[in-house]
Amino acid sequence: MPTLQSPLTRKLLAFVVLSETDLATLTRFDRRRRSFMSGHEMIHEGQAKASAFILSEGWACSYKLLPDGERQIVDFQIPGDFLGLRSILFRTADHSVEAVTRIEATEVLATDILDAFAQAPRLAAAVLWAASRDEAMVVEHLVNLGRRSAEERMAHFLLEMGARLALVGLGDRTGFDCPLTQYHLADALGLSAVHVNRVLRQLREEGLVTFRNGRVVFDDFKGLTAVASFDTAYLDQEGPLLR
Amino acid sequence: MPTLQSPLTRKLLAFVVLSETDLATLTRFDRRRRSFMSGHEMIHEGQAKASAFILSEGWACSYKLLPDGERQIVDFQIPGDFLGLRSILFRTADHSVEAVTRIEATEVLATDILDAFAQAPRLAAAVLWAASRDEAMVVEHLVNLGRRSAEERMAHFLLEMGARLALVGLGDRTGFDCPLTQYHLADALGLSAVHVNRVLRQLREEGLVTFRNGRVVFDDFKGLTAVASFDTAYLDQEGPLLR
DNA sequence: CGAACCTTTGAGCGTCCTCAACCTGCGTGG
DNA sequence: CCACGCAGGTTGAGGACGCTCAAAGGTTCG
Repeated sequence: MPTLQSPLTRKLLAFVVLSETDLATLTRFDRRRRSFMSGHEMIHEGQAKASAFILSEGWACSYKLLPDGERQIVDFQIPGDFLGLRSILFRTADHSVEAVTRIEATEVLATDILDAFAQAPRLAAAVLWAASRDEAMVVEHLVNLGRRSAEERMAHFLLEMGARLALVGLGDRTGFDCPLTQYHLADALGLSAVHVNRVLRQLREEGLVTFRNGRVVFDDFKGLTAVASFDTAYLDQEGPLLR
Repeated sequence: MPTLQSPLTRKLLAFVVLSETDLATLTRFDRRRRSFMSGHEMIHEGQAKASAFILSEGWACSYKLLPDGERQIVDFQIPGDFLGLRSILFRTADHSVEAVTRIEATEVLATDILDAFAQAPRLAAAVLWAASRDEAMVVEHLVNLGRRSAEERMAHFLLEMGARLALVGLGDRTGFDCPLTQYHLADALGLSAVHVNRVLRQLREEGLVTFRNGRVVFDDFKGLTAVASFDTAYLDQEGPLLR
């Protein structure tokens, strides 16, 4: 085991076994440490040659704004996740990223990624895997928005965040700390903030889950899982596939 | 210019300039040609070590089924697109893929991709770009479902398909041939088939677009673009970025 | 200690759903 | 050659889920 692992390293190791060279290359990503205040817009849609980041502490969210001022949050990022990976591959960023809490992140340049690909192909595969996993989560959100009721959506969302946070040691079956407001939930789930409040009340009164004072408590984990028809398969977190 | 380019090659060249070696590696993907009947389920959710394909002719769709039997179509694939790229990186496929029309495709094994990465890093970057572009489209669908009305959704969807098809020479500003049924549209847009019908009628009566007899005709391209607030930036198809 | 932000609840309304019926075109088999 | 079945498209009526508007408490932070 090398020195203390970053959240990203820990996540990638869930997919591939990486060589010393791969790990060394990965460590080189970890220069340019920066921190941002809560609410800071780190990447904005349309921005040319934006940076990407690897989040090491705090929560962020990626979103798109519509002409009428509404916004749709695409996903939330937690430690170990990339921020704006797509924005460095594209000419211009196709989405915005904002810090939800105060965050710590390290900047990644396009050349870092591309050089790494040339030197460490297994790392390239791991990055492709990580990008695919992100996409799988977006797809699951899509299903959420397209075909589930408000209550199912909320249940599914809370369970997904719980599972993702558990993977990096920030939560378990009893619950997790959650810095989101009901407005965040509304923008992520395609609901109005008012309706989010009603749905949360309903789930609480049914004894399934309680979200209060920045903490989500799973009162009835199995019941909630059933309501949401939640299945973790799409998170693909069962141990290294490529050896 | 090498021999006749496959749709995939053409698409990747929109992002990177590829060397002769890269192109040769890419050509090696093109063995194992297969064809499938309309309606054939090529990949199904939960399947272990599924294949991926590169679509060379026809339309396919990727979707997820919910326990209650409803389905959400995530995206449609047209020539040049990957089918089930994520399913070979994951232990089990997280979604299903079905042929909408009769299709021609070439099978791609996980080892093909991984070997290619080791030999042609620029190709790896190109594949990552292609995967990112797919994700960008999924994200746009997400916004569609979360924050747009039925009419806007439909308008946006038809314009996106038009733009994608135009890129591979299968359509232009006047319209495109479209093998989808109103049920396909309903499952993709998170609407009921009945409401899809009403929305299409409305768009037709407003003189914006007509979908009839397997053909989409843009009666008022600019008007439709305005209704949908459609912007092609997320398709990132402006010419090679990496040289 | 005030102001901004967040949460909570009520009332009324609109989009989109469900159920139901009927029509069209097309391929199949008697 | 017509009868039939079936998939897809079209239209109407009624209802539910989630929205908007509005207003009042609570909480946090500068």
